[in-house]
Amino acid sequence: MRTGELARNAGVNLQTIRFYEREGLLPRPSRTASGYRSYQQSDLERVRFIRRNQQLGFTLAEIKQLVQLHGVLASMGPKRFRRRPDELQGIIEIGRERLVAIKEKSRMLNAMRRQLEWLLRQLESATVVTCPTRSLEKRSSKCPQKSS
Amino acid sequence: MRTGELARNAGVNLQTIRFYEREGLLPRPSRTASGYRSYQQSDLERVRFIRRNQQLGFTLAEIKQLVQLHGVLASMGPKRFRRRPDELQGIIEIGRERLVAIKEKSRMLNAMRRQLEWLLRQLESATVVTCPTRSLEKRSSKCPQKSS
DNA sequence: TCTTGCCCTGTACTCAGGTATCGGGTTCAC
DNA sequence: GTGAACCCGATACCTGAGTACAGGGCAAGA
Repeated sequence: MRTGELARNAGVNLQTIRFYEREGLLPRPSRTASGYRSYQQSDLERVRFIRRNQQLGFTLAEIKQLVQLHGVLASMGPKRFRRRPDELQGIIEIGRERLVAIKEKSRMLNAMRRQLEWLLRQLESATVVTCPTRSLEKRSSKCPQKSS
Repeated sequence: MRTGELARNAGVNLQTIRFYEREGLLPRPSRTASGYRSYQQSDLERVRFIRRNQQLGFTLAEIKQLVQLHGVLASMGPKRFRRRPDELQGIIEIGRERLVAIKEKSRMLNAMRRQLEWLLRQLESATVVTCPTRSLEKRSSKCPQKSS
């Protein structure tokens, strides 16, 4: 897959792909003889991963760490590449902190959802109450239009 | 409460408060005789609301709509301020869309949490496997330090 | 072979969301 | 009645995250 195709598949701008590469969020891909970037399926997944994380309010710097976290496991692979245990501990620590952040976001999101649901119920019932036609069935949230 | 105090309580920069006012995210507050802004508790809550939403990846434009959504209900208050039902319908529509967005974020967040938890389990067990000391109890995720 | 549509690097620009600074007025504890 | 700590509006600046453009190279069908 070349840059344009990757960008299209991931729903981002072509420049964004190159930007992510410069920023170290995407690995430098292999190149064709003429210098064109050549991407794998895993790169597409990574771009999508990045975007999902952004939508949840993580910065690119945080996402980069997360991506590295995933990379560590891959690099240990079946060969059990040996790392200094304290280095690994640091990496694990980052992961744990990120997990805490995720749980916190989850909590906030749930609170917001409940609040918004309550608000919508209020507004929907208000629509019924203030509806210009006198009397409507109780559970109808739809108000007949005045004209047209 | 004056600007500086509000900013401190909300954990944001003083300029940010003024910026939010300019952007219509905070209402223009009442002023003291000498022109100082005077804020209520509800303003503090609103600033916190804004920040929480930002941390979840909503833009200020989106948050502004949400804030207006809340404002509508308050403006109808106990007096049942009459609004054109189609206007209200539009507002409700925005709320519903936001709710869908929240649910989607929730879904993504849960998926990410599961993935990260799995990853951490892998790394923790890897720590044990590659630990320099030969034999450790199976479920220990703590690796004795080399020195110091 | 030429034209159309890709791709390359490098540099410059944009936009959201703040932050800082300037020159001045206010408050209040001492 | 003065100095420290605060506030005002206006304006300029900064950072993160892209996005566009210029000037040129490759690929492939007509």
